[in-house]
This record gives sequence, structure tokens and C-alpha cells, in this order.
Amino acid sequence: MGAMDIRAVLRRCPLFSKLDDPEIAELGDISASKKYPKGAIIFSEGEEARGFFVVTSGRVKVYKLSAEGKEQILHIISPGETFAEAALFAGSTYPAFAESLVETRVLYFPKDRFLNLVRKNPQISLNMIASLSHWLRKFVALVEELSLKDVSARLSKYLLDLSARSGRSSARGIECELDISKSQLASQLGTISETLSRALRKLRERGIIEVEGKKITILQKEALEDISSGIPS
Amino acid sequence: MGAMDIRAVLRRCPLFSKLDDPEIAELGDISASKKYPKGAIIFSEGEEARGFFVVTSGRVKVYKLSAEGKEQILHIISPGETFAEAALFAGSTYPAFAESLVETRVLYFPKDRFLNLVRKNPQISLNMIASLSHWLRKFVALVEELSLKDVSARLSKYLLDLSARSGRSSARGIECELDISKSQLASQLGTISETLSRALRKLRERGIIEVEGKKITILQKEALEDISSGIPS
DNA sequence: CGCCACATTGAAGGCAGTCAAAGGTGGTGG
DNA sequence: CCACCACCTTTGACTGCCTTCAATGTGGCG
Repeated sequence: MGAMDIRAVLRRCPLFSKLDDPEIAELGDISASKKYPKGAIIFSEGEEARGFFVVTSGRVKVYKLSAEGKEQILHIISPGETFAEAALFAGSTYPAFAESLVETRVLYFPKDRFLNLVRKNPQISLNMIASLSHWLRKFVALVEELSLKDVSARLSKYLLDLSARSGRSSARGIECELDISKSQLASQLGTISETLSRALRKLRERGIIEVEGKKITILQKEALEDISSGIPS
Repeated sequence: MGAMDIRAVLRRCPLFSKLDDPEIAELGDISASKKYPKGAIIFSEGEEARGFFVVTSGRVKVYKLSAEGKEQILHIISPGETFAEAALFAGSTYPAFAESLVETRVLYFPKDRFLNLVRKNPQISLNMIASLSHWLRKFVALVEELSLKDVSARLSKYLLDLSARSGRSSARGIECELDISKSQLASQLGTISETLSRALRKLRERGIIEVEGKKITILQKEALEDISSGIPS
């Protein structure tokens, strides 16, 4: 990847917005491009946090594992997004695992050099605050869902978000494609594939959605909204 | 409360550490002291976030409510701690409820004036990044517990943390006092008081702890550690 | 074509929530 | 000082959601 490409990627990243050319160039200087094949462990929980990452292509899952091996996905990172920023500022180790779901390229920012940049550049600080605040909101929502909602409600919310993000409206409803496997979706919703399969079937049998492999058609958006907000059926 | 008291409080607050006198004075100028009786709603979920808070005395619970009224406590704020900082930087509304558990005094920082301060003061920015990063770590841990651990494990972890924070060692083990009611503890652990009561009894019957009202004596710390890390009994 | 990971379905069991009731505790006012 | 009341806590019986275990189905890819 050439220097110009790196700068173009950095410019699209919220963490580096509103920076002028020399600052972007400096970011390019301190970062290193890395490539991971599908299924590579980028870092492990408890490992010393030596830097953070920007995904430039591919996808990365950040997840926790229980003692028995059950997985909870915290977030799936897409191109343009950052991860592990917070690990640089609190504690000294990564609090979770990160693994590439497909072949993935990232920019890696070593901790020391990046912290110097943050310290001397107020705009990056402010961007970092915004980024952390968004993560915080996301995790508050995740806690709420895991603690206060059942699997059907979590699934409904996910489908609504997915359709808002990447849905196409058709004659029958809103069509969208799952961008991850159903096992991974289950893990993101805090459950397992069997339970997710049953939840999808229940929605299908009630005529609320249609499912064909990864393609989901939302037939009754309002019903999904009711279920997602915890209204009993 | 006099001006000097306010400054003394601010100095003890991590968010305002490393600031020099004029900056502390300015913080004092833009903040307002407020007093709430026990059980007062400080703000509600969805309400426009006009400012954030530092607790100077008392305690505040920040929590979510489900459609059926079940409560999940996100955090209990003690004197010297801040809350709702993130609401100023992401979204425009508070993402949860805040309620005083006892008579409580806070310093209130209006959003606009505080943001001006943050923008022109890099040290506050850095402190804010550290604060947000700690919150993030806390919520990652909460997600992990809710999703991957059972009630006994969460309770065991809570008791270990409590004993590390405020335990006194005695001949029989480590003694500590619950600083909140068992109902509130249940809500913090993502469960209900009945289930917590049964979990406490199970630990008591196995000879791992003793319970007398709010006083808990940990007899077998190692057993608690095993349970808290998810090792099946 | 056959393998392998993913997905679906059924049966069974367990953890935790709900409902109901009794016991305990602290605070208030008579 | 005591009686009352409100709230918290505990316990039992029951229900239900979700997980576990097991088996079968399916689709992509070498």
C-alpha cells in the first residue's frame, strides 16, 4: 500500500478528522501496515497493549471467552473503524481477544509514538474523547440488552439496525443480507447458534420476516420494533 | 458549601488532577452545587444532556429499566467520582437514569461552559480520555459477566472486590460490610433479590462465607476465586 | 464426489425469574 | 416506650427461557 493510500484511509477515519496535512503525514509516519490471513489472532486478552489499530480492509471481531469456551463478541470492526484505543489509556493489557474474520489489513499505531501525538495535538484528543464516548454508549446498550431483554428482542433490534444500515426496500418489505455467519451473529447477541436458529424460525412462522440463507426480508417492521423494545407478544 | 470546599473536592477528583490553581478556580466558577434528597431522580433516560456531575457527598445509582420495570444498575457513584461525562460528547441525551440513594450533594457542570474549558485545556482532555477509558473497561467487564458468568460467579467477584476495597481480616476470615442493600446489589449483579438470596445461602451452606445482615465474612477466599472465574463446583 | 464447517431441529435438563407468603428490620409518631 | 408501618429479606413452589447434547440437513470448495 502506497503512502497516498494510507493518507486517504486516515482521512476517512473519524478519529483523525479535522487534521491538516502535516498531521496526517505524521500519522502515516508512525503507523505500520499489517496484513492478517483469515482467522488470525491479532491480540489476546491479557497481552500487553503496545498499540492500537485501524482496519483498512477486511473485518475483525473483538470478543471475550468464558472459562467453558463460550464466546461473546463485543464488536465487529469494519474498514475505517478503530479498535483497542482505550487499551492505551487504561490498564496496560488488552481486555479482550481480536481475530480477523477474513483476510484483513490494518494500520498499527505503536503506543508511545501515538501518545506523544495525542499529547501535543488537542484535536486528536477531542476526537479520541468522541470515539471513546461512542464506544461507551455502545456498551451501555449492550449491557441493557444482555440484562434486560430476551434473545428475540436482541435479534429484532439487530435486524432493524441492519436494515437501516444496508436494507433495500422491495415490494414485499425490506431486504437485507447478513454480513456475518449466523454462529457469529449468535455470539454477538450473547447466545448460541441453536437458540438463534429457533428465534429466527419463530419470527418467520409469525410472518414477520422471511429467511433464505443470509438474505432476510423484513415483512412487518412495526412488529419487529415492538418485539425489540420488549413488548410481550 | 464555601468556595474553598469546592476547590478541595475538585482537587481530589481524577478528572481534574494536574490542574493548576487558576484552572481549578475556573472550574469552581462554572459549576453549581446541588442537593438532592434520598430517592430523587437526577436525570432520566432520553432527557437532553445539559451537563455532567461530580458527587461530593452521598451516593448515586445510574441504571437502566426494562419495559417490565426490571432494573440494571450500571454503576453506583461515590463521592469524588463523576458521572454522565460521556453524555456530553456522544448523542445529546442521557442514556440511563440517575437517582440518589441517600441525601446527596453534587457539583453540576453545564455542557457549554465545560466543553469550552475542555477545548482550550489539553490537560482536562487527557484526564477525560483516561476517565472514559476506565468506564469502558468497566463496561467490558460487566458485559463479560452478564453474558458469560452465572449469578454465583458474579456475586463471588463482587465479594472479592468488596473485601479488597474495605475488608478487615479477622481470626475467621475477611470481614466486610455491604455498603448497599441486597436488592440494590442484586440489581447491580443483573439479577433480582430472590436469586441473590439463594446464591448467598448456597455459599453459606458450603462454608465459604458467613452472612449476618450486611456483614459478610469470607471464610474461604480461594473457593470464591474459583467460583468467580467460572470453575464449576 | 466427498469433505467440512455451518445450520437446523428435537429432546431433555438447569438456571434463573415469577408469584406468593411469611419473617425481619428500622423508622416514625402516638 | 411501644406500636405500627413500610420496606427489605428470605423461602417455597412453579414456570419458562435458554443451553446442552445429539442427530440430521445443507452448501461451498478442493
